[in-house]
Amino acid sequence: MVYRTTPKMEERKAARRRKFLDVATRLFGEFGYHKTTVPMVVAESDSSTGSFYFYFDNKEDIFAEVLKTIGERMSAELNEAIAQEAERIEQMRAAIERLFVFLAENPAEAKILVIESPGLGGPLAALQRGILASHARSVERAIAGLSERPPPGDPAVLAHCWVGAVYEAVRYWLELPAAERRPADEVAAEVAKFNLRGIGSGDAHGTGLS
Amino acid sequence: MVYRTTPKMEERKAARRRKFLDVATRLFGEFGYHKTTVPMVVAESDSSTGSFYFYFDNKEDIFAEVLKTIGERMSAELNEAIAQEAERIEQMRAAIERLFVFLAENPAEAKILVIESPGLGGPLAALQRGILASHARSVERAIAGLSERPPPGDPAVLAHCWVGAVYEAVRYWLELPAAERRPADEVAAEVAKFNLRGIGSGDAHGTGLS
Amino acid sequence: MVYRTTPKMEERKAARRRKFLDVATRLFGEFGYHKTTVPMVVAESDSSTGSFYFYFDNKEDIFAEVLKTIGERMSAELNEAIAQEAERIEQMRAAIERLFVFLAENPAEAKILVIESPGLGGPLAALQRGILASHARSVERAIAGLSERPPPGDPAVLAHCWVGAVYEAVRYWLELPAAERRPADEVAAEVAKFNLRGIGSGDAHGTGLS
Amino acid sequence: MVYRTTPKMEERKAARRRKFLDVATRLFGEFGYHKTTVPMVVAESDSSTGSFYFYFDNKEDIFAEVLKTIGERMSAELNEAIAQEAERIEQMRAAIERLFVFLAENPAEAKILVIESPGLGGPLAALQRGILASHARSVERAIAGLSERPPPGDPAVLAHCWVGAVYEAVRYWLELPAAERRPADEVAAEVAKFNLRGIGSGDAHGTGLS
DNA sequence: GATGAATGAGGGTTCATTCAT
DNA sequence: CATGAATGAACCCTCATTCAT
Repeated sequence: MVYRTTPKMEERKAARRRKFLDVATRLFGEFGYHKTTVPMVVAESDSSTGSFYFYFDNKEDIFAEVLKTIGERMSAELNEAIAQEAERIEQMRAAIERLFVFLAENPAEAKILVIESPGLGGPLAALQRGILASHARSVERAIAGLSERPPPGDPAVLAHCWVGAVYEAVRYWLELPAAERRPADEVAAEVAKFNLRGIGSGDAHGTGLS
Repeated sequence: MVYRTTPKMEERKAARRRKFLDVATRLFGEFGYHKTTVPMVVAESDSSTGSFYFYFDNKEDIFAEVLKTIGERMSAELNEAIAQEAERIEQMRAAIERLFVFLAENPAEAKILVIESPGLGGPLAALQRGILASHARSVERAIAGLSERPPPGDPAVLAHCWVGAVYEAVRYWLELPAAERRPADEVAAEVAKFNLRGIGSGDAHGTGLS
Repeated sequence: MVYRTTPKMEERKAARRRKFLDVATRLFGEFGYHKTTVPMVVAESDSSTGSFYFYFDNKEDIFAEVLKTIGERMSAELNEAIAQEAERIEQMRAAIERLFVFLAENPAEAKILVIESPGLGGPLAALQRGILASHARSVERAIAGLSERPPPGDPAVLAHCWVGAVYEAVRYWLELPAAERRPADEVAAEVAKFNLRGIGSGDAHGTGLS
Repeated sequence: MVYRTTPKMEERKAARRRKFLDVATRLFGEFGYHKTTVPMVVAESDSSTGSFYFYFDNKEDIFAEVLKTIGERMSAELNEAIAQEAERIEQMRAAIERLFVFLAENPAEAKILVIESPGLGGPLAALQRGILASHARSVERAIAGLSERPPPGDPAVLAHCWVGAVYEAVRYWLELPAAERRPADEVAAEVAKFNLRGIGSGDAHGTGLS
């Protein structure tokens, strides 16, 4: 005679939690961590302070959850992009382009990951570094796996150059007035070329001949 | 009882202002913008709240001044590094290396410029973008000035890849435990090579021939 | 679908109510009224918020019930102690000792009755005063009933001195590190002597002759 | 040329601090710790939240200060009362009476010390125990100093009985409707007699002969 | 010019209580 | 009867900024 939590309730809980996360992502992306207040998130979520603190320990917690979600989505994107290519080099190119395009199409997520979280210090910045480090490690592995020509220099350093180039290029692109922006995939392709050349595997044929 | 501002007073004013700026730089670098409070700056400057607001309009103002100072110091460093080299390519390499080393040796300034200010939004983030953009434009000009082989792609994009690679590499390097760090100039050299290859001008002899 | 309350259900209800009361007594005794939250009581009772509010009107209500239970248990103890003695004086001595020992052996109850409830104000403090007053009245009656030598002074005042002495002595004893405590019954005997002397009936033979 | 804090400012600071303390004492005495809010204290002090937190670390802090002040005033009263008597026994009687009268005339202080603070737990309750313990120790010393007849039983226990009797009697007296109250000094005298008899030194001649 | 006491808006958070399931 | 998600009033506290001395 014990009443279980019905599936319906579980669904609603998940929906509400997701709503909080969605709203929070949007607001954190638009206003940043400090200028986004818990009451703001609550109001836009059509909910209440109490509910908010039922789902999240505190403001830091929901930001962390947002960040984790972003990290997971990006990893998924990267893995998918890589899986669709056979050759190592093409995989790297695809990864860069997908990363760029994902961030370009999700500016709130991009702002949170690239701009906002590093400045927060403590556990939040650590989380961001973790995400970024996991991307960097993917690159490191890929670099290490290139059969031909050994890549020059410390793979970890190269990987961070690689990631930094993508992030900074996205930031630049996002800051351009929408009217002046070239198509994201075009720019993404250029960034990819820059990076591939940077690790010594780029366009030997392409650039060399032109 | 009419006071003229004597030269002596002027000196003292300048000294006090500088003290505020130095302390603020250290604290902003260590704790970040939000966790650094005006009373903290005041206390470490052996001064008073009232004095603080005599020299600066508000907290944002002093942060902006700190940021400007950093920007100026960096430009000076860059110009000096460039002036010491004759060839274009060598100038670029020198610029990258100097940039990296400067940030590595001044972690507070690095944190303020690279990590803290972008997340602040508004005028402060704009200021940071201005500094970064001026560096990027230097790179753009240098790229455009390369006589031989036209560099591939949009110079602005490449410039931002370039700058992003340096900044992210520095960030990575600064986050390493001091014991694990390789000498800054070594890493700087690797970053320089990555970037030069990235813009298609790296190691023409080195990589191209092998 | 009309439900009769079966005997079995009644039992279960009573059991659950008692569980709430037991847990609440423990927690109120350990943490005090304000630091004990309804969710805490609920969690330790393996039940739910809803159930809690089915059995009790509100937090104040359950505290009141706890307090009443304590008062009843103490009255029972006192009556039992008194019933076992024939002489008036011995009854008083027995009452004091039993009171002391009961509180010493039930520190949670002691803390609730002696320390916590007076500070709560309103109905809860009134309830505590009621319990204490009933003890005091027992003492008053006993004092009034002493056949010989009329006790000096206002019986109500004496009664409260009497009760205050016991409570404060218990509090002192409870605050001692367990290692330093003398056996409760020994201390209780001393308190009893103090009080009996205080109302002018103590140890006429004992002290008077020495 | 350094501007010192003028004496005038110091005075004003002291005055404002005292105002906060006075108001807090009144409100804590009337409503208790939890129902007294910082905004309440601020409003009645004609001041501001910021000022409040300039003078006190937090709500607990101001309560502690209030408590300390009460403790100091009471010690002063006791010492004064004792100094005016020559004989040991008379000193004890005077101390009890003064204690009683002081608490009776300062009901807010009495409520804070006797009723409110023990239930607060943590540092505040510890502080109260400290005050009470110092009174108890005075009594202990006095008891130990009685030249004739050694007082029966553990002095520490007796001292707490003594103190408990006074406090509880005051509490009883304060709870009486003002109309029903006998003069405080009369009741105080009765309590004193109770206690002196309790420690075996009371009215050997007085009561015994009557 | 220098000082530091004073201000107060606004933030994050808790928790007793309700009610739909 | 049992459950636990939902509510929201209210609190404590911070800190950028002002201004009388």
